Amino acid sequence: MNTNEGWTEVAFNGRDPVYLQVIRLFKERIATGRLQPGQQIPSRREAAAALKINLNTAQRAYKEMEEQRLIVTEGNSPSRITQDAGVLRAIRSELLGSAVGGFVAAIRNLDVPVEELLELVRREYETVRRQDDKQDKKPGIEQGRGDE
Amino acid sequence: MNTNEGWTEVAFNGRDPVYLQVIRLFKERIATGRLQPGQQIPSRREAAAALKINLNTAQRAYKEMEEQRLIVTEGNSPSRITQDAGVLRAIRSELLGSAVGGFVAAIRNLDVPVEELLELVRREYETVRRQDDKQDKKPGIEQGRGDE
DNA sequence: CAAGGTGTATGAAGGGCATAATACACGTAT
DNA sequence: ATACGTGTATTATGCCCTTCATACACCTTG
Repeated sequence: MNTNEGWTEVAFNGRDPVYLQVIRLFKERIATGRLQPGQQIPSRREAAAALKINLNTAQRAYKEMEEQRLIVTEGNSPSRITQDAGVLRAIRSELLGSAVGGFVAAIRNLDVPVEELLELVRREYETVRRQDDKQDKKPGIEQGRGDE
Repeated sequence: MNTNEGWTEVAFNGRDPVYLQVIRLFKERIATGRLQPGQQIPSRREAAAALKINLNTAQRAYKEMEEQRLIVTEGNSPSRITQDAGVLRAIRSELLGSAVGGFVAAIRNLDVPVEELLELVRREYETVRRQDDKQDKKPGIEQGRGDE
């Protein structure tokens, strides 16, 4: 019954398309080992319910994940995480690379001394990771979009 | 005639709303001193033409910049950069803070060792800034190329 | 005065995204 | 066989963003 591993308390930002955020969510789970190669993932309907999104949106995310070879589906049984080593290895570096690239692109025109920049990142990173540690304790059931 | 300081060859990403990217463009120009407090900025129509966007989109960006007190407009004369010290001071830290915050949020779930992370940022940052230097060499401004 | 440049406003059109509501074919467990 | 859960489509509605095309009031310049 409980294909739900930890899908509650997922927050979407109001700017990026939801289906892309779902894909990134899966990539993160895969990259960190929370989802293992060959492991079954929630059905489209389960995921839609758990993430509180529409079935069509979940389907769109899954469909694109299949095109990216992230997941595989045979027949009408639940989809599974790929076992393709190349794809798996690429995930983490892709997430990391696009994040770093986007960040640098965002501040490249600001003339920030590199050391100051790194210090800001370090401080924020450690702050956030401390918060994550606290969060891990409670079984929150909260969710919603971060619209402002 | 040449209210155009360097508005050509501005590239927009296909994800964020254009009017928001325009606002960020102005904020960067202000933060780095390329736009000075009190300085006149291009008219809506000029900006739209230079940035190759619609007048309405430019107007929307300008309108929101006025609500954010970034620019001021009196009567029907060209808008000018604010001289409000508080607003001016906030710009850089806002750009920097949101960039850092977004970046860390993007990689917070990846379990990346902080030193590795910082090294990636440093390398990418220096790479990109080297590219900027090359670009800065040519003072002549020819028409940029339309992307598509 | 007439012309041209301002800021400003409006309506129509289209694309992308998300949602809702069904619908169908396929398996499996009861 | 019935029921249920899969994956997969389809149609419609609505919102946001962008573009195109006008339009008006104001001021300055010729």
